[in-house]
Amino acid sequence: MARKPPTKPRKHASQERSRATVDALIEATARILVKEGFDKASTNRIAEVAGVSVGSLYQYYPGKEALVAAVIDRHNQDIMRVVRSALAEVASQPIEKAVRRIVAVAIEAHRIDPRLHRVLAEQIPRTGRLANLEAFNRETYALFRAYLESHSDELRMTDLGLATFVCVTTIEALAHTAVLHNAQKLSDEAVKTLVDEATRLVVGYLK
Amino acid sequence: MARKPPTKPRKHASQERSRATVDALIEATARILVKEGFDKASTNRIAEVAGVSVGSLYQYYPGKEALVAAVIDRHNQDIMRVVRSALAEVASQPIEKAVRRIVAVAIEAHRIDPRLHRVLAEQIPRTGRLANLEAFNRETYALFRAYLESHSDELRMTDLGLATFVCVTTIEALAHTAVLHNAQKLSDEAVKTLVDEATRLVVGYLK
DNA sequence: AGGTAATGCGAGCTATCGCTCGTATTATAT
DNA sequence: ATATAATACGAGCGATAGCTCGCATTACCT
Repeated sequence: MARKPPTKPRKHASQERSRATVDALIEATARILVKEGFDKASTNRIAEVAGVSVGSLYQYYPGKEALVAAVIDRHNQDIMRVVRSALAEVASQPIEKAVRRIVAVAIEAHRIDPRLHRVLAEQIPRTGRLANLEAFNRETYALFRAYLESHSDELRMTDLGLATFVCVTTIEALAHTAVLHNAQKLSDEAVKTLVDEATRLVVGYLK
Repeated sequence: MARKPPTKPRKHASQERSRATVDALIEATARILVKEGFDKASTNRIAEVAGVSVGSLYQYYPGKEALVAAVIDRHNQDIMRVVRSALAEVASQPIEKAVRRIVAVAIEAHRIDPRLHRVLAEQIPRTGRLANLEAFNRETYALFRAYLESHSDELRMTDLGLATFVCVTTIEALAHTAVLHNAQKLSDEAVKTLVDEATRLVVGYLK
C-alpha cells in the first residue's frame, strides 16, 4: 500500500512574525489548490506565492502534505463550528424540525468555500486523512447520536449506532453530491425542495 | 484551475503480441495502484512491472493518466455488468422487493476488488473523470429512473428526476461508505441488517 | 548596547519524472 | 527469401520536485 508522509508541523511558531509566515503559507496553499490545482502545489510554488522562502517553509512543515493537511484542518474547523452550533440549537426540538435544520446546515456547510471544499474532497484521501477527516466524522457521529439518544422515545429503532451511520452518511452524501456535482440544482428554490426531500427521507426512516 | 491531460489510447493495437502488451500494462497499473499507491505509478515503474519498455508504453498510451483511465474503465465495466443485469432482472418486481435487490447489488458491486475500488475512488477526480465516472453515473441514473417510471403508480412523487437523484445518491453512499470505511461492518449478518435498513429508508421515501 | 535566540533566506544538490528517438527484433506479405 | 510494416527496446535528455545548509536579518532580553 501507500506510505504515509508526516503531516505534523515542525516548530511551533512563537513570535508574531513567524505566525504571520505560517498563516501566509496556509493561505497560499489554499489559494493554489483552488486556482491552480493540487499538482501545482509544490513546496517551491507555495513558498513563492506566500512571499516566503522554501527554507522558512521547511522550518514549520515537513512537506507539502503537511501544508495541505493544515488547510484541511482549517476548513474542517470552519465547518464544524457551523455543525456544532446547529446541533446544539436543535437539541430540544422534535425530530422533524431538527432533521430539517440539520439537512439545511449540511448544505450550508458544503457551501463554505465550495471550490476549496471540492479540491479538498478530492485530495483528502491522499493526505493524512486519519487525524483530520476521521476526527471530523467521529464528532459528527457523536453529536448526531447524542441527539438520537435524547429523543429515543420518538424513534422506532433500537440500534442507534446503525441509525446514526445511515442518517449521517445519507445527509452528507446528498449535500455533497448536490453541491459539488449538480451546481445548477442550487437555486434557492431547488435547495428548498432538496431539503424537503431529504427531510422526508430521513424522518420517514427514523419514526 | 488544473489542466486536463489526455486519456485516450494512441495506437489501436492490432496484432496479438501488442494486445498482450497493452493488457500487461493495464494489469501492472492496477497492481501498482493497489499495492504501492498512486504516487508510485510512474510510467517507468508501470513499464517495469509490466515487463515492457517505456517506449512501448508510450506507443499505446500518452501518459500515466491514460493508463489509470483504462483501469478505471475496466473496473467500471465490471461493475456496470452487475448493475445492469440486476436492474433488468428487477424490472417487473414491486418496489419493496426491487429496492432490496438493488441495495444488495450496490454492496456487491462495491465489493468487486474493493482495494482497487478504493484507490480508484480516491484518484478518479484527478483523472479524466468526465467520460468515465460521469458516463457510469448517467447510465445508473437512466436505468433507475426507467424503473421508477414504469412503477410510477406505486409512487407518490411527481419529480422522478429528483427522486432518482435522492435514491441513487443514498444507496451508493451507504454501500460505498460501509464497504470502504467500515470494513468490520461487513460480516454477512451485518450486510443483511444494512440492506434491511437501506431498504426501509428508500422504500419509505418512495411510497 | 551588546548578546543570544528566533526567524528568514535562496542557491543548489540529488532524485525522479515524463517522454523521445534511434535502433533492434519480430511478424506479415509477396 | 526478401521486403515492408508492426512492435519492442532502453539509454538518456530536459524539467521539476523535494529538501538542506550556511549565512543574513530581525526580535528579545538585561
